[in-house]
Amino acid sequence: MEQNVLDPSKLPLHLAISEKLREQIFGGEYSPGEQLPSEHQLMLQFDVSRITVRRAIANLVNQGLVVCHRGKGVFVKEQNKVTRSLSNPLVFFDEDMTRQGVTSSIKSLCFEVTEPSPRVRQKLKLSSDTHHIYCQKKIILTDDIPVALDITYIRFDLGETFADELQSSLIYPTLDSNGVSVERVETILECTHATHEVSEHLDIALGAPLLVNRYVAYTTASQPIICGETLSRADRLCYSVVLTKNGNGSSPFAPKS
Amino acid sequence: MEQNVLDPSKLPLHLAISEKLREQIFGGEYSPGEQLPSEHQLMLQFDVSRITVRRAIANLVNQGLVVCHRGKGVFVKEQNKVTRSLSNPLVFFDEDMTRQGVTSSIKSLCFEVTEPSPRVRQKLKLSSDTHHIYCQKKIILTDDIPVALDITYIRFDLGETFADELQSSLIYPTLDSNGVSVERVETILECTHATHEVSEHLDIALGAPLLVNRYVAYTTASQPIICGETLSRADRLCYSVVLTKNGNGSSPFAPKS
DNA sequence: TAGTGGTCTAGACCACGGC
DNA sequence: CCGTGGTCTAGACCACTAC
Repeated sequence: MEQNVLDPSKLPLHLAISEKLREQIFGGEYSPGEQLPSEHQLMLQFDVSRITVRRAIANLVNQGLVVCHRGKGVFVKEQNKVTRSLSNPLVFFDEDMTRQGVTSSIKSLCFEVTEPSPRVRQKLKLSSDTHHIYCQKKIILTDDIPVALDITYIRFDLGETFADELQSSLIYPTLDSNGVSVERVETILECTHATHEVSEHLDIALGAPLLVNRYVAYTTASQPIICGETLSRADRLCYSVVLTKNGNGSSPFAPKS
Repeated sequence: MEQNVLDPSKLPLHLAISEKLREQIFGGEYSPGEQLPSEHQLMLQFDVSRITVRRAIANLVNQGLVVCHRGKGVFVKEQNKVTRSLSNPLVFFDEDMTRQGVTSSIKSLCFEVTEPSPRVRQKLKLSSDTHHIYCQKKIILTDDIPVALDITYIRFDLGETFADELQSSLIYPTLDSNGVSVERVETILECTHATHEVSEHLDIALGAPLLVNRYVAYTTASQPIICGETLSRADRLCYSVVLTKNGNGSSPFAPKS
């Protein structure tokens, strides 16, 4: 009977409640880091069942506005995204981060030789008799919070040559300081959802949005040397690019004939 | 008592069920467009309550794997993303799309003069006595499905000069064909969630992921002329970029001193 | 021990789609 | 009309956190 108090329109109760809470969050009534009323309090406040309250909270979680901590409560999420420049790729990831006031580190998950999948084979232009490739999986952390899961495939000869270094540091800097010059990077940015497995690696909810960066890096000779993808927590990272007229090899701003 | 059939580990029932269904989807047991068993059938199949089944389906929805249609059923989502090149900005959006075999169209929501917000004022380097700016909101559709919501702010003098043309066509082409040359675009790509309002515009679920492209375009004189943001359905669009060494004005691959 | 959120149940009513 | 998913209820038990 209190529905009209929330919203006179035909919105479902759970939506009316989550929209109301959303307004309060944006209105500053609940600040980042602050705790929302408990489910029990919200039940009384809005005169609805617990399930409906939980549904409303789920709406807020889906919108990335709050996080739940079992045994503690629901808290307004702090928004502190870090920007990674695509124009300055991983070579200077560290500098990118320190400039933004956060510490960054790497947690290596594996570094091993595997059989390339057809997709990797195609991207790296591997001949059909190439059966070995290096694969490195790692977690990237900023301020000790996991932000990204990276899987990189490295041509066997390069991986073999610099194996020791590659295991303990970032790939681009290692190659760069060893005279392997990356001249071109093709990148596709898209957005997916965290699977259960990824959600555990990155400490996020199942289905939470991920920014995916799929890349192939080429040397001067247009020879692909590494490819891979970085799955980043969408709530912690964004990408920046600066494009200039006629500045790129792909002739930006120019119509393809 | 049937939990062990699903997963012997300690996964919650709803997760075990959604993971099981997920495997079946990826395994091809349910193809894109195909209908999943109804809630009632799943209740019997897994011997759980309807709420638990619904929770499992919600997990799949959150992972972008299925869509629900009231009165019809749950269907495996078709994956058909369209790629938009950042190197070939909106000028050639049409060509980008037709090359990928989809039709594109625009639905204009509004084109009006407003007072610039502090943020817009700063981005466009407007003096404090500038009180008018053009604002255009539009929906971008491919194959008659809404994919993006765009809000663009245009400097008053340009909006005034080309008002008629701007209302009926894309901004970049209009300016370009009138001799206003965009020399540089600064772009930030991030991911957010659909609010209730946006979710209705783009026909997606509340909280569904959005790719956000925030841009500022400059003329030769480093004068910002337009800025804005495009909110794209993450399930329908991705961005591509090609970066070349020393190819960009922002000196990519070069350490900042 | 008390309070929090996480899981799960059985059952009701409604709204939409298709027959 | 029936079957579908959408909303909502009351109530139970569990696991975690803090005191």
